[in-house]
Amino acid sequence: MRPASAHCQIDSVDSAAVDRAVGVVPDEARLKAIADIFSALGDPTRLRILIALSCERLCVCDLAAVTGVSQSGVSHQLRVLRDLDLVAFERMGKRAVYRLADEHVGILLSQGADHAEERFGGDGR
Amino acid sequence: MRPASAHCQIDSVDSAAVDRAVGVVPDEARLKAIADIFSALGDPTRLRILIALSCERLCVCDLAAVTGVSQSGVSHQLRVLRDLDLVAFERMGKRAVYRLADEHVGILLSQGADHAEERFGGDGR
DNA sequence: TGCACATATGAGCACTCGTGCATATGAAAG
DNA sequence: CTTTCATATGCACGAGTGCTCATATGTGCA
Repeated sequence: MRPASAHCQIDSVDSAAVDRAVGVVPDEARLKAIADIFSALGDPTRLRILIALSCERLCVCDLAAVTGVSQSGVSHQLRVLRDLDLVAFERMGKRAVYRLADEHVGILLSQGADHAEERFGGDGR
Repeated sequence: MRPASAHCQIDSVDSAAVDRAVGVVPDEARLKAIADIFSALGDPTRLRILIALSCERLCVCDLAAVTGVSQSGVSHQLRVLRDLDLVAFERMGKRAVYRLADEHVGILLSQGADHAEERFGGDGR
C-alpha cells in the first residue's frame, strides 16, 4: 500500500532518511500545539497586540486604540492569546490590564522579526 | 474623531502609553512580513516538513512520505516556504533536494516547540 | 438597587487557505 | 526525438478565520 504519493511512482527515494525524519517529528497533538502558537503569532492584529504588550501593559481599550480594530475584535484576539498562554491579565478595577505571559514570548517575537528583517534587507529575488 | 472603539466611551485610558506602544509597532509592511513567517510555521503540514528538514535533507517524494499528503500538496507548501526563504533546494538530477534555509529557522522551530512543551506539561486549565 | 462603563461572548459574513485532481514543465535515459 | 519520471502549477472546493454588530457578563459608584 502506498499511502500518499498518488502520482509518484516511488514512495520514497531514501527510506532510511524518511524513517529518521519521521522519528524527529512530534506526535499529532504536540505538532498541533506548536502550530497553534505560531498561528497565533501569524496575524498582524495579534502581532500588534503582542508587540505593544512587549513594551507596555495595556487595557483592552488601549489595545483597541493601538491596533485600530474594534474593542470586540481585540477581545476576541485576546482570548486566543490567553488560551495559548501568550498573554496574561489582571483586573484593575473595571479594567483588565494585559501583559505578555513571559519573556519567552518576547524572544519568539524578536526572533521572527529578525528573520523578517533579514529578508527585508537582502532579499535576493 | 474616534477611530476604532465603537462601544467604548473612552478612546484610551493612558494615551501616553498608547503612543509609546504605537511607536514600537513596526510599519504595516514589516508587520506583514513577520506575520507571514509565523503563519508559514503555523500549519501542521509545513511544520512537519520543516522539522523533518531540520534533521535530513529530503526530496519532495520523501517529504510526501513523511507528511502523508500528496506530492502536489507538498510542492504547494514548499513554494510557500521557499518564497519566505525558510527552505532552500538544489537539483540532484531529476530530484529537488530541500533543506532549511539557515539554522535561524531551526532556532525558531525549537523556540516554538519549547513554548508548546511548557504548556503541555504544566497547563493550568 | 439601579446606572454607567469595561470587557466578554454569540452570530453572521467575507475572505483566506490547505488540499487533491488534472496537467504542464523540466530533466535524464533509450 | 521520444519516453519516463520528479516536480511544479492552475483550478476548484470545503474548512477555518478575522472582523463587526448586537448583546451578555461583570465591576464599581451614587
